[in-house]
Amino acid sequence: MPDRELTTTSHAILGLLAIKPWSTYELAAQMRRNLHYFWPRAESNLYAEPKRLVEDGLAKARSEPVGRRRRTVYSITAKGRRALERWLAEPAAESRLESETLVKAMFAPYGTKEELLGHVRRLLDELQTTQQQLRTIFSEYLAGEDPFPERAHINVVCYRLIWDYTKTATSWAAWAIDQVERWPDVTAPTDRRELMKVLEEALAADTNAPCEVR
Amino acid sequence: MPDRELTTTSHAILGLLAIKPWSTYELAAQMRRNLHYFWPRAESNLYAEPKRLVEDGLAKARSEPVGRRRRTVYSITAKGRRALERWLAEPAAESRLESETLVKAMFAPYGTKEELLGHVRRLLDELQTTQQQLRTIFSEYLAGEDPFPERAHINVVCYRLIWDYTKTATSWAAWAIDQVERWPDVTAPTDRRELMKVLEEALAADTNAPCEVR
DNA sequence: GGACACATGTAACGGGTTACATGATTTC
DNA sequence: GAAATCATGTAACCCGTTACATGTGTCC
Repeated sequence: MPDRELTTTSHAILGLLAIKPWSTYELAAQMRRNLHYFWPRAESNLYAEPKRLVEDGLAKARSEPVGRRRRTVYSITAKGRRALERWLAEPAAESRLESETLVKAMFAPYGTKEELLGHVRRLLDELQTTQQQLRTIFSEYLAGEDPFPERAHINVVCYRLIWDYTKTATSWAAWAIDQVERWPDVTAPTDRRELMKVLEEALAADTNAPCEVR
Repeated sequence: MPDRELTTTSHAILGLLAIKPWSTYELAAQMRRNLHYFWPRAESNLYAEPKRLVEDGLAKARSEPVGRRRRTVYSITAKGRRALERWLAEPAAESRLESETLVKAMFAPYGTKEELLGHVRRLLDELQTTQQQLRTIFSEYLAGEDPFPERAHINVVCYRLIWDYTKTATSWAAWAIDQVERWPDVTAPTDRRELMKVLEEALAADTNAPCEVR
């Protein structure tokens, strides 16, 4: 048991195992369903991580035959539950947003206007796909078909941030496309006064009141 | 010149070098000012990356003495500019949100209600700090003191997404705290009907109209 | 019986992280 | 002249990535 420092991903999986035992594939599917929206990781990672948990005595693996292959079902140990509880008591790392689209936007003057529009349009697409997935999940909840109703309160709170973020980003993308389309080209500064109005409006609307959703 | 695959971070730095030459420290400061909001990286990284760019012939380094130490000033090469332009033409990777706070929230039933509230409150703090930083930067723009006025149109568009996101997340955090405070404890499902109303409202407000800012 | 999605991994590399170190400059 | 902060890095580890490989049910 090397007892190395566990990562957030380790604890995320530990948390899922605390709910019930899962096979790796089920774990992957479950992460796609919710964790992926705020803790995105490549699926191959999910095959490595539980092994480390077993090494540390935080989970145990049971190997079941499926045809000529085997599959591994993991479950949490008492030590694992304690580790999870300790981790929950520690402060969380800062949240972060990573957007290569914005990085490319930042340097758009070295490319073309069409490229910039393409990047933002693709982001808009992505976001609409996410919205569609969320709508599907929400409908399940509304139909009372969610698999863990005793966790609904938590899940709804978490999903709401993702939903709000996605909507905000969608609105931004639509607005940004509209703006960029009006520029003669990417290097030209548009009317400075217009630009400043955007910042002024942001600052002006800067009460802590929630953004009104109609 | 090993000509390895460049990362987003490489290109981000290449982009900054396309604007003007910088010392590593200036690069770090500049990244803190904008890129950091949508491409957060540890600063130590910024000392390694330009060296790789030089190895690949995409940048060149000039070493200047400062007292008994030296500092390195980097500038872009013609090859570097071409690499940047090629990269701008490629589609961007998907954007991602990483929030350990939400991961901890997800497994809050294995901890205490106070812990959960603590996590969300800390997130709220973080977000308010970010808002304050952005307000400072916006004021600079409004006072006409931004260092690259020819880039204002790009910067304003990028900043707006960060601002909107920060505001949305702030509202969410305030709302979440309010919700959680009303729960008797983290394991208890509150009134299911109340929860479903949250989802219904989300779906109901789901036109593609932009979120109104008062 | 071929295609296709579902299911279950392994291998290898490298970017990013944290931790550490130390010189210059300003403040008091 | 001590402390704090600004400036400039180095070292080492390892998580996460991409790419690859192969088995299993099922649909037509």
